[in-house]
Amino acid sequence: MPSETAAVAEPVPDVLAGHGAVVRTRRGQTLPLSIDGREAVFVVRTGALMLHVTLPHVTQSHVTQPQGLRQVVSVLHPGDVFRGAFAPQAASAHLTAVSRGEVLRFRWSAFRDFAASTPAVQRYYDDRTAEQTARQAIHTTAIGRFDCQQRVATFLTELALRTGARAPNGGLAFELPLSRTDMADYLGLNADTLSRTMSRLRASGLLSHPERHRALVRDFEALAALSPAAPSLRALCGDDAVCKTS
Amino acid sequence: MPSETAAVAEPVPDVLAGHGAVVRTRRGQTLPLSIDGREAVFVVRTGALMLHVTLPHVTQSHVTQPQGLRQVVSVLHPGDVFRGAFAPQAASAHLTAVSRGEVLRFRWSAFRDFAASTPAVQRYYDDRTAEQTARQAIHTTAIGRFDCQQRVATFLTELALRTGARAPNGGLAFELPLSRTDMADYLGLNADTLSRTMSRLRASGLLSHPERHRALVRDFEALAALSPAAPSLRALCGDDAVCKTS
DNA sequence: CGCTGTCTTGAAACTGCTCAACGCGTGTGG
DNA sequence: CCACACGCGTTGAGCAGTTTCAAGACAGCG
Repeated sequence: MPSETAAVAEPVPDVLAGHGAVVRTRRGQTLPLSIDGREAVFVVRTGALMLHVTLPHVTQSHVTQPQGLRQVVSVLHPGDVFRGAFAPQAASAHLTAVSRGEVLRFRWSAFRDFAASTPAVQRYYDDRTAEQTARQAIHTTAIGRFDCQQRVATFLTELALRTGARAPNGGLAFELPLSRTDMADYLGLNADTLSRTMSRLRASGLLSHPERHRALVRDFEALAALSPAAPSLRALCGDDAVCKTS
Repeated sequence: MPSETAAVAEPVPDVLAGHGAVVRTRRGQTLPLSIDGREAVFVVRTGALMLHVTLPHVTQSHVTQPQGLRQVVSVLHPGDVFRGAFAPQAASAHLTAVSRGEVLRFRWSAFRDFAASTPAVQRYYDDRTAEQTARQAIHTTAIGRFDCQQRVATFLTELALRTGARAPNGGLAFELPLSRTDMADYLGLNADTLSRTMSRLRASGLLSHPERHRALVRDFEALAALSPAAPSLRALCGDDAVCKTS
């Protein structure tokens, strides 16, 4: 934590690529959490995945809500690691691709043995899962304590930091892989409320949509200023090239 | 995930006890996340810890809210593992004991080497962190999608499953280690709202407080029925002796 | 060209939040 | 021994932000 020099997300080690099965994903594709009944592990190379769960409604025998409580628990970006056992049982957990990309897949038992014999792999797995846990802590805080605008700003900040690229005009451009519904389920918001908030951000000039599923942020600092979690997110990203504005 | 036979939480391996420093905790004590500047790892033996973060308020230069947005990210029970790197930076993260107990403490580098040479330790760490991640997923869903009563019911269900003991009258008794404020911060609720909800549960006869910091649940099934996450929580606990009501 | 699913927007209802007061147990000093 | 302050939990009344519900705009696609 304190003087960790490896805070910057290392790329997926080459050693891994040789051992795992390469899965090409397309939008909406579901990745089974086990292979032949054996637990699987995934390492994202490109694109993004999301883990979402759906719990049944039990409002004291009211038959009000139609299709359960859905929550997108986490969004996995390149470099992220996911083990099947991370998904809770009895919760309709699904790992779904939200964009085209490539994912490495292993059997957990094989991956574990591989890691045991290859310190670099073990270290990669440990550091990556730890970082993702820290990220999840921030996300938990966002869902539990932030208001609508702060949540959206936090999510956009995270996307910008992780997948953003400097645009010619000095802004920051990145993909918005999640649909409004998925984004809302990720942020613990209503899709309608989310849409309104996005519209407000767009109206205020902070955000624009050059095309569907893409976003352009003019002034990243102004966006980050809306999110109480921005400093923490920057720390996690190693505050690399993208955001060295100061 | 599918046919995992190791779902039941194994106790802390004896091998660990010999290698770590034993820290006796008292209520409110903060455990530094690093030792001499080196990252630490903790394994809870008895008692409970909580990880909480506090983010500054940034409501567009309003000086309205006094003391930041506080969130209790997770509560650690006996057997749980915590690595310093799990805490996000720049978020005033603290690991605090919420009850008297015993915690094993290691330097992460030493623990890692130890695990590398002792498969049982590696396996314990991997399985425990994976289970905690799955738990966190449920908690995220609770915060993001459940209403007030469902959140409280979910928390009580989890406590009952993890630390509950059969009471003579057939009920389930357990400790409530968190203060109202901490509990509210854990559930993403207002302390006032939480108090009201608890009062309602007490009034409905589901819950009673034999003494401060303790709770007694008459009908566990009725409580579980209030939480959409109950089946998932039971699966995580291995649905052991405590809850074999069926 | 019309269909369908996604996104947007409005107005009303509601849940949970804010704020302030009160009760209670505990520690402390007169 | 009592008065007082303090922390913590409880409760009420009013308010604000979100959700709900319903309608409309838009784009993708057969």
